Amino acid sequence: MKLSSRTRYGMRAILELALEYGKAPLQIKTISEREDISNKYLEQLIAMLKASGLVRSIRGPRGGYVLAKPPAEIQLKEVFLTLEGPMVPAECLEHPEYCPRCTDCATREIWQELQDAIFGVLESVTLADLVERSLRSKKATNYHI
Amino acid sequence: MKLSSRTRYGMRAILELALEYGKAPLQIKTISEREDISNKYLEQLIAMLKASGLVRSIRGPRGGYVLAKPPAEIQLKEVFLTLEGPMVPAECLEHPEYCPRCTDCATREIWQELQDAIFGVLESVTLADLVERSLRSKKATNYHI
DNA sequence: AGTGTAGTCTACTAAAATTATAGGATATCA
DNA sequence: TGATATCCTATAATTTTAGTAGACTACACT
Repeated sequence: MKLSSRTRYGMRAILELALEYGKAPLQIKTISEREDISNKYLEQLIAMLKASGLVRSIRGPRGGYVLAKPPAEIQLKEVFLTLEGPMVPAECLEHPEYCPRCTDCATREIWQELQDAIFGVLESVTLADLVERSLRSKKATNYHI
Repeated sequence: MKLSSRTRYGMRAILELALEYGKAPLQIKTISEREDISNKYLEQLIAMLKASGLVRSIRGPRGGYVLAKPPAEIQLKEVFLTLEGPMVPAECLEHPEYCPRCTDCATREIWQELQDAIFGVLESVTLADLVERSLRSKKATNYHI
């Protein structure tokens, strides 16, 4: 149970966009340098974010990417599902007829609870919250030095 | 974010063992038939459970596997970590010196919260709980027909 | 003692997913 | 029209997953 680079990189990238919200578009090149992520790989990840409507693009010189909505209106859950893909649902969820494997149903209940717990966290935090945390930790480290 | 077959199969297998706790050893062949899992693949999964001390083996005829502890003393977290491997920790957790990427710290906080939420669920449920649920759903479906 | 049962151990393989790289096409601003 | 930056598609390298295969070991039962 580990996070893919896709998700880790993508989350950091969209947070960069959130940090610049309301300002000029941010370019892939800039993000990839700041976050130390391969330019071309990042391009694909941002394309996913664009396809899901979280991000808008501006082409041509001085172009780049901006958040499609205010950071406060973007739950991490949306970002996560876009990058990580849907949570696997269970197969035999329906059919009240005799089920040959009771263990299936019992474990599936657990996987469902796991998913609920994960979504609970990801729904409770927005990009605006992340921005706030990010600025706070920046300030903290700067004072520290 | 999906569960591996390893984890799904393994959890069902150890639940079969929990259902038989206190009785005769259960053989791989039996489990693989009941759960419809490849005999040889299951062998490896159970080897993992044995290596982590959750399961004991009895060799020879009439042999098989039994839980090493009562079901009530086995948290799903132990089973999960054995099969799914450790949760990825973060890289830069320590070093109070200047951190070039604030976004890293902010996202890492989230991944930590995610892990805590998942562990919260998996620590709160034991194999004994799963057994109980499993028996209840069996009874329910039987009455239904 | 010998036979069959069931776990043990190791190697290997096929398929899929992940993590990228590469390069040309397209739009837009100055 | 030229520079900039996104868009699109193909493909390659690596790792992980999900299995298969087979020889070996321990043990019970007769």
